[in-house]
Amino acid sequence: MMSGDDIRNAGLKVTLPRVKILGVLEQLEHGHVSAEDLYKLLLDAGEEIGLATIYRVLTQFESAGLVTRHHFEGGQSVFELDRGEHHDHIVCIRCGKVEEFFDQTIEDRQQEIATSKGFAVEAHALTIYGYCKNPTCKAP
Amino acid sequence: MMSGDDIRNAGLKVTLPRVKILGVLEQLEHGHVSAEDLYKLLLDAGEEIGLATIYRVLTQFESAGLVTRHHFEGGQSVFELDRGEHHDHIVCIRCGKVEEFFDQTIEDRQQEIATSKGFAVEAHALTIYGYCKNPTCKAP
DNA sequence: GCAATAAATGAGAAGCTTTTGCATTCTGCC
DNA sequence: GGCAGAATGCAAAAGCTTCTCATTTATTGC
Ligand SMILES: [Mn+2]
Ligand SMILES: [Mn+2]
Ligand SMILES: [Zn+2]
Ligand SMILES: [Zn+2]
Repeated sequence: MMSGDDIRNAGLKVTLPRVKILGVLEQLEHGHVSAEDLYKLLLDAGEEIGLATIYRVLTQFESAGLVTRHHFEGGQSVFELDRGEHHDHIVCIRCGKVEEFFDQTIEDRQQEIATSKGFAVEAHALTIYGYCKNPTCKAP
Repeated sequence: MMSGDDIRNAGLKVTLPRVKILGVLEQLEHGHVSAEDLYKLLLDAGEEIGLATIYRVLTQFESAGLVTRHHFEGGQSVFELDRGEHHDHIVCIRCGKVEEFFDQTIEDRQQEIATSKGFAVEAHALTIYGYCKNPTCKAP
C-alpha cells in the first residue's frame, strides 16, 4: 500500500495530483496504463489534473523507483506501479491484454550472454507479442 | 547480395531511391540505422532523397521482409537489413554500440511461457542495455 | 495559525519523430 | 516515344511528450 510517505521519501512534496495518480495506479486491475489512460481515469474520478502534470509526475515517480515505464509497440509509453518484483510481458496484439511473467532461465542466460560480450547489464526489455487465448483473438 | 530483383519481387517499382537505400543498408558496417541516419548517409553519398521517402521506403521494405525495424529506447526507430537470421540485441547505453546475439534457450523458454499462458507467439523483442567493454564506457 | 519561500501545477506553446496530401516526376509497358 | 499509374519531394499535419511561465500550493518557521 503506497502512501504520501512514499512520495515524501522520494523527495517530492505531497500534492493532491501526486496522491491521486499514485492512488489510481494502485487500484488498477490492469496495472499497465498510458499517460493518456491515466488522464482519463482521473477525469472519470472527477480529478482534473493536466496531462503535462501526469507526464511530469510519472517521470518523477519513475526516477524515484515508484513506477516503471515500458515501451511496447504502438507509440505510447506504458506505466505501472513498481511493486519491486521484476518481470517481463506478453501482449496480445489483438485485444491489447498484457500478462506478466518472470523466468529465471531467461534472466540467467541474458546475464551470461552480456558477460560473454563484455557488457555490464543495466536493464533489459523483453516483450512477447502474440494472440491470447480469448476466442475473439484467435490467430488469423 | 540484394538487388533490384528483391525490390521487384516485393511488388515495388525499381526506383533510384529504393536502390540507393538498399545499397546503403547493405554496405553498413554498423547494420543498425535510424531513418535520419540513412538520410544523412545518403546525403554524404550525394543522393538527395527526401526523409519522407526514406520513411515510406523503409516501411515498404519492412512489409516485404527486406528490412527489420526495432524500437530501442531513445525515440527513433532503428532499421537493419533482414538477412533472414533472427537475433536479439545488446546495446551500450554510453556509446550506443549494438551487438547481436541468438540464444536457443531463451527462444525456447519464450515459446513455453507463451504456450503455458495460451498465447500464440507472433513476435518478440528482447534488448539488453548495459555498458560495453570499451574503457570509456565503464559503468559509473 | 500565518507569512514567507520554494516547489508544483495547468494551459498552451514547442519539440521530435513519423505520416500524409498533393503537385510533379519517374517506371514499366505498349 | 508515349501513357497510365506509381513514386517522389516538399510542406503541412499528426501523435506523443516536454517545456515555459504565470499562478497556485505545500512546507517551514514564527
Ligand atoms: Mn508489468
Ligand atoms: Mn540486428
Ligand atoms: Zn487478446
Ligand atoms: Zn559503449
